[in-house]
Amino acid sequence: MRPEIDAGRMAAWRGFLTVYARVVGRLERELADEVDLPLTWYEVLLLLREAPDGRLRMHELADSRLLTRSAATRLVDRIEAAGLVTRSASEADRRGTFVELSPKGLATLRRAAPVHLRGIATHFTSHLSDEEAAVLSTVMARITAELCVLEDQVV
Amino acid sequence: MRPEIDAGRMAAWRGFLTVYARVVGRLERELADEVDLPLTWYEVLLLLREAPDGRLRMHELADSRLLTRSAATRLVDRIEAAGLVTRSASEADRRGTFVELSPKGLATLRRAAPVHLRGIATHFTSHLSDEEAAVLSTVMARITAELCVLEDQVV
DNA sequence: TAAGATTGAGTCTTCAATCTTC
DNA sequence: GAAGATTGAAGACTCAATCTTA
Repeated sequence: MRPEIDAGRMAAWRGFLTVYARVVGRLERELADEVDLPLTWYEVLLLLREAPDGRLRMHELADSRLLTRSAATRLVDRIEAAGLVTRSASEADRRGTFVELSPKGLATLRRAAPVHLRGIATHFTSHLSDEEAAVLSTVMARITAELCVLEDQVV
Repeated sequence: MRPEIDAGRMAAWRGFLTVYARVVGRLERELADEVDLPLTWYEVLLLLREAPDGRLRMHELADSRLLTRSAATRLVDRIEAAGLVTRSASEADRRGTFVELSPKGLATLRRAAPVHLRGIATHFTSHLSDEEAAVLSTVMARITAELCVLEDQVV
């Protein structure tokens, strides 16, 4: 009944949590200070630029960011009010809404990307050897895959 | 000027973010469903049980959880209202407030711990080989240490 | 009836200002 | 004046209910 986790694995878990909190917190502050952009907004802009047609449905955005749909609605409300994205109705399915980068949104993303990438490099990736990076990718992919299997069973 | 991050390292970073979001989200739901306890509350109870005298000052709690002090105040408000912790004034420094586990809080922690540890084992540590766990601990410790050096310079 | 998206109410967080004690 | 803690106002998220279209 008592789940046993050895000290080495527990250290890995606690280190994982600490790094997430500290590194992401730092990246948020750098982006806010230097480009005045919340990290959540950056992630939305990036998803839109990487999308096949340069646009996404509201629920695709929600699923990608692991947000509820209402949270996605309100996040896009704010980003749209700032003029960085535009909504447009879907022709095919008139229940649907597309979100698209505006020119201003693209310009903002171009301004923010170097800052954020520099932060990721400085605070995370530059501390990894090639071998360590490979181990991390492998392990993270494995953990994600196992969780996906599990959730599909449940759902 | 353009920060270059090779594909392997970027995969490590993206995997890291994905795992955090999915695993922590899952652990939150399991704790809420099975013990009706928010993960934030669990972390506070655990910190208190691990504290030297079984109690912590408000600002120690805030610093440990990387929370602002006002967030800590309100979090403790809620946990205290539920009867899981108690506040008491400090004798030595009368500006200070101590937070301490109540018997009910300790009982709740004992009920929650197996559920949470089982979750960590199931969704994270069980997917690591001994070598992978060692690499993770090492890397996470190094990244945290570098960030601490950096922030001390700035502050 | 179900799916896509939004809205209202409630929760939790942060920022800035405040109050008390050092 | 500075540190410890709290409070008011506002931002951002979730749940449940609602509206529209399929």
